[in-house]
Amino acid sequence: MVETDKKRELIIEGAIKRFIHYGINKTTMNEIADDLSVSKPSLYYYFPDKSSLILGVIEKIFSDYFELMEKDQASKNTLEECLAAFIEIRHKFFQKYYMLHLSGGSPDASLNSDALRAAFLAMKAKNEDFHAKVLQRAVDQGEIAAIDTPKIAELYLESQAGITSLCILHGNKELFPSKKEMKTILEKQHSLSKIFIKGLK
Amino acid sequence: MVETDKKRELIIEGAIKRFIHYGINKTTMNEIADDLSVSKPSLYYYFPDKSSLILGVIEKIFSDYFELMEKDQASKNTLEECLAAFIEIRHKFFQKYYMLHLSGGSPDASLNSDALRAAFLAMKAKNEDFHAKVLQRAVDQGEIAAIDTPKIAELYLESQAGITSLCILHGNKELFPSKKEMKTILEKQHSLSKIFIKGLK
DNA sequence: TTTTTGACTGTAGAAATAAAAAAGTCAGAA
DNA sequence: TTCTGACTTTTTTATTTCTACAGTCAAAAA
Repeated sequence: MVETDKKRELIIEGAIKRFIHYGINKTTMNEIADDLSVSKPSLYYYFPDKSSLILGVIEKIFSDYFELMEKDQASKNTLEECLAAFIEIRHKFFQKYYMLHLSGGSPDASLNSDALRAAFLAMKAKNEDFHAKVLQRAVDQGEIAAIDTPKIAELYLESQAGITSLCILHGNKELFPSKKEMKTILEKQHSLSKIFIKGLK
Repeated sequence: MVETDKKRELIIEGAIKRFIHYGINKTTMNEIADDLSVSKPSLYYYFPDKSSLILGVIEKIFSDYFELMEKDQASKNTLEECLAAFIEIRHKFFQKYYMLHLSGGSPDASLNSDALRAAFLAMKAKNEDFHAKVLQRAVDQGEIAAIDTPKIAELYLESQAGITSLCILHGNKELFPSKKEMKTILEKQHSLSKIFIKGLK
């Protein structure tokens, strides 16, 4: 059974490689299988369908994301430092996994099954919880005023995601945002974050 | 010539009525003509093409918008009051002209000509200038700290538009957002605006 | 028994084509 | 100068065809 998990991990990693370059919908199960030098039915032995594989991919990516967030959080003292670091992490993941359209705050069309949408929303909720906890700590330490942390965390993340969403919508209709646009998004997110935090004091 | 302008106004108003209900692309020049009990070539006598008519519509709507903004601004004392009033005005226009997809911060696909996109961007710039002036006044009166007002105005408006953008993207895929979604957007925009202003002090 | 495969099927989406509708024009009337 | 019926051209939409992909299965390999 531990061998099975290993194989599953290998398949997920192979899938991610394809997904990153060509997106979920433009990647076929055959291509993933060929990359790993196995047959398609082998894939279906480990994952009942493509959605399950995508689910595995999403879980892996967000698991990495939250791991990094937890780690980074420990090394930061002020709320501002902490949230600035988080912006950088999100930016890194946004760039790396852009083709999967996991950002944007809402489930993408490429996540076509209910299970996938549910998983995505669960990750979003977990992210909000995480940020709420960070905010709560800042409240407890008297860094910011007492607030409804879950609500403010949601608002904060939405304001951040909104910046991204608008820049992508607005920008060139290429399938990938330009380096300059990416930089602009990052700068705006940092600016907005600073003002936001100051507004909580 | 003043008669001509009168006719143009009438046509624009007729077009707006259709656009509000069915959107720009689902409204034909024939329908607009029939509503006004004139022939299609009459329309083309006053507007060389559909884009010109749409341009007239956009100019009319934004002219109304800025007029209302100017008027409301005069009656408000604090920056917070002022921006709160602006949110209400934008919300009103957003609801009324939702089918035209004029919000969202970036030119919609229904604005298909370069001239239209340019006009839209000009209106966006004017809106930013307007907000920058309001911010500058608050700076001059010592209400908020000294800032790069054009830049902060852009960031402020983008944070506000981002909320809308995300809610629409996220929400039910109906062609019109629900009453509840509209309310949520409004509340979030007010919350974010308050925090934002406080962060500028 | 667990894992893997070649060869297969039904379906969903792309590409091509046909049909409909709408934008835009023009000669001429009011 | 303003307006119109009748027309042409372009764009959009609906329909069909075709292809490529997701998913299956009986059987072989480990």
